[in-house]
Amino acid sequence: MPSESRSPSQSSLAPHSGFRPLPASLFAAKALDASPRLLGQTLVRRSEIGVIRSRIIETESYGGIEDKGSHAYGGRRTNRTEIMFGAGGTAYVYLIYGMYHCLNVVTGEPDDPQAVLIRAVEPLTEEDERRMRMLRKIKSKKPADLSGGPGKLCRALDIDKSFNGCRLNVPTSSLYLEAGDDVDGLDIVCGPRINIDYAEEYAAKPWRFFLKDHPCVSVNDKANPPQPFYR
DNA sequence: TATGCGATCGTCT
DNA sequence: GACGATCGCATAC
Repeated sequence: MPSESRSPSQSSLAPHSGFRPLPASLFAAKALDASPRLLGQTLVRRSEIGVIRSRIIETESYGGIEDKGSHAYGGRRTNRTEIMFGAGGTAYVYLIYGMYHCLNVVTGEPDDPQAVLIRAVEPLTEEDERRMRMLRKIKSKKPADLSGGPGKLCRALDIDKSFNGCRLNVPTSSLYLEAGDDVDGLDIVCGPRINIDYAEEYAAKPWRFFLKDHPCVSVNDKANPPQPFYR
């Protein structure tokens, strides 16, 4: 029986077979470049209740020490922000308002703090949705209530601070990224980032990116209708 | 459907 | 000691 003669470890590798990595250039790029490119890509969470795959719907760019909206503004290098100063490809996870976690993809070169906040995802399949619902513990069936929002998606995927520093570019991690279906550039819109009023002239920069008219988008900012974005 | 507000704690000053 | 890269509930219309 040829199939039985394979290494026992083969079975544990099965979930990774067919892994489609994102290009290294995406992780090495500036956050402003990586943000729209992350839309449509697949976020994979290998959780205790099973593998959950989701599609990235909305992102925000936080780039460089000059960005007054960034935790690393002015080169602030603390225990919390340290991971952003490393090479791209890792996760930056922090606690906000004392009760919610936010997931960022660190990008760029070492010593240049670049991060992309993941603001919304959608489950890829009904089974993925069932697992996310189990973790969220909500009654609402509105897609945006499940995982449309940085705190919501972290609950739906059981992501907490223990994922800070997690390598997102390798399929052996319990949280990683892989290539999804291509997104038409014409479906991408942009607008100002959410809840960073303190960022002065940086508050109005159109550095939030999302898929046009998608039901999982976290906030509909009526004062700032989405603008087209062309690659 | 829209708006207002309280929860809750790690992080930095 | 102050303040969030938020969310969910209550209230109003």
